[in-house]
Amino acid sequence: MEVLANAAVADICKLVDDDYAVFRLEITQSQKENRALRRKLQLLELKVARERVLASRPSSVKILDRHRGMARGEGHLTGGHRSFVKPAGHNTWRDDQPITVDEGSGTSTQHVIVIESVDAEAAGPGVKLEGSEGQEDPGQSLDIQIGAAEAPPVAMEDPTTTPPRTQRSITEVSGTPNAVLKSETDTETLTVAHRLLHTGSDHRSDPEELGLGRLGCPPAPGTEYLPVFHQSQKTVNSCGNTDGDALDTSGDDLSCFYTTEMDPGNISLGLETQTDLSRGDWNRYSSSVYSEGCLDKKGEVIAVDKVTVKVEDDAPLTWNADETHLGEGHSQGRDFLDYRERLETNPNVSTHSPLHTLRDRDPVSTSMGPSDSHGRVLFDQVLNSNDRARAQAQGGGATSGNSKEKRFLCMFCNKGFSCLQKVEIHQRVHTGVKPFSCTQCDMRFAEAGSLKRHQRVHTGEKPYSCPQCHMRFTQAGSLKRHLKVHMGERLFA
DNA sequence: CTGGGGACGGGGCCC
DNA sequence: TGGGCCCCGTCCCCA
Repeated sequence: MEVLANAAVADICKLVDDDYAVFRLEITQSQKENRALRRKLQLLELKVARERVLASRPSSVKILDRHRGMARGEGHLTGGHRSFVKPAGHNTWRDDQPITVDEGSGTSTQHVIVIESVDAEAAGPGVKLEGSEGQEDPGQSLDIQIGAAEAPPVAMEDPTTTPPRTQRSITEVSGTPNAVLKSETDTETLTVAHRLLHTGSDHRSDPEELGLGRLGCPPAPGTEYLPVFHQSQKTVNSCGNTDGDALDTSGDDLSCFYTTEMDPGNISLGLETQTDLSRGDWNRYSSSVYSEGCLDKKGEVIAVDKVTVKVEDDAPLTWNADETHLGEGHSQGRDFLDYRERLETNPNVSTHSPLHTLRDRDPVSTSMGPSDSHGRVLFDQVLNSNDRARAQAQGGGATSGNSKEKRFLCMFCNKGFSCLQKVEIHQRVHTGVKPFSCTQCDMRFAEAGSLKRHQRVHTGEKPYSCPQCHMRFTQAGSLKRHLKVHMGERLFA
């Protein structure tokens, strides 16, 4: 018995030693690759710096704004890289190697790959996607940091205590054989063999013991926090939407089931749908999934289910590059760019109009009904909205008096909002969080209203009908646009 | 020219 | 009374 046990132990030790040797070898290779990548990055920086010196037009820099990629959903992984290295519009992260995430492994150790920003510009708009050590066993996590730390502190909870560098983390949950990181330049690929990292409780996986040197540094101090996500824990109600003007036209169950599934590929902020409140860090970075749309117009709660969503404090932002609903807003990059442009050119920019105080909402204008009989009303409403829009456009501007102080700032773009929820919703632009999913298709939306509007696609409801022709529309804006056809207005001269 | 989604501001309601 | 939440309207953009 003892002999057998000894033999078994010996076998196990041999296996472990063999694996360890393989680990060391592959890690050494990874280190070499990292060094090569770093050198290339430095070369590219020099090259870009020269080009930027030569380039006299500021617009060229703007086009290559680093935020472009981020807003497209890729930036949280690549936003810190110089987007200007690549031609604008080249989708670097999404189109290349995805980060595979095994969403089914809820308790597994999260191995972290931290790619450090290498220049100040790469610091990005305060994005700090912090990796974390494995919650169960810090020793199981492996952080790989690449690049020199030149980035200035990013705007976070306390910039003064933030380490002067930006880190983007790609969390790979176990169960995934490989995490492949495609570099921004499309010339290098950093491959991390996950099987090397997933060593269970074997403390040899400790970066220090693995001889990773500085590549195996643990996360820098102050890396525990996530981008804003300071929402309070909420519940979401999945409800049968009885909103008559939207959904009653179909016999199908078109309930607006606002699922809380935060697609891990979309944004695996450690978000997980759960009902177990017993986990210790439950509330620390809990995210909110709103019950928007779960009330009918009278505010009656129709909701039934309750689920909760949380953001684990140790979970870094991770995107599955293949996810379509992340960054599927093609204009996000541009929008973000526009935001940045506005903010940079006029930090006090505001779209508030002083005339807003004069344009008290017409009660009728909020009652657009599905009936054809409302066509004339709708027509008038649309025309009135034209006037209002004009008034707004004329009165809008940076000098408009804000009745509400915009004291809630987006941590990504510093855009100000009047209330917390506004900024939370806005930040979904940057985070890609789309809590509202359609039960009829795979579409996801960041706002409840968008989902509600979208569901008309499935219901076939077209509440807005043209009074001058047979055309019907699902959106008021479409009718408004269409009416210009009858009025002889041409979009294009 | 339409369909449809992203984003955002305003207003009503509730606490 | 003020703030938060929610809904709606609107503009803009892209396919």
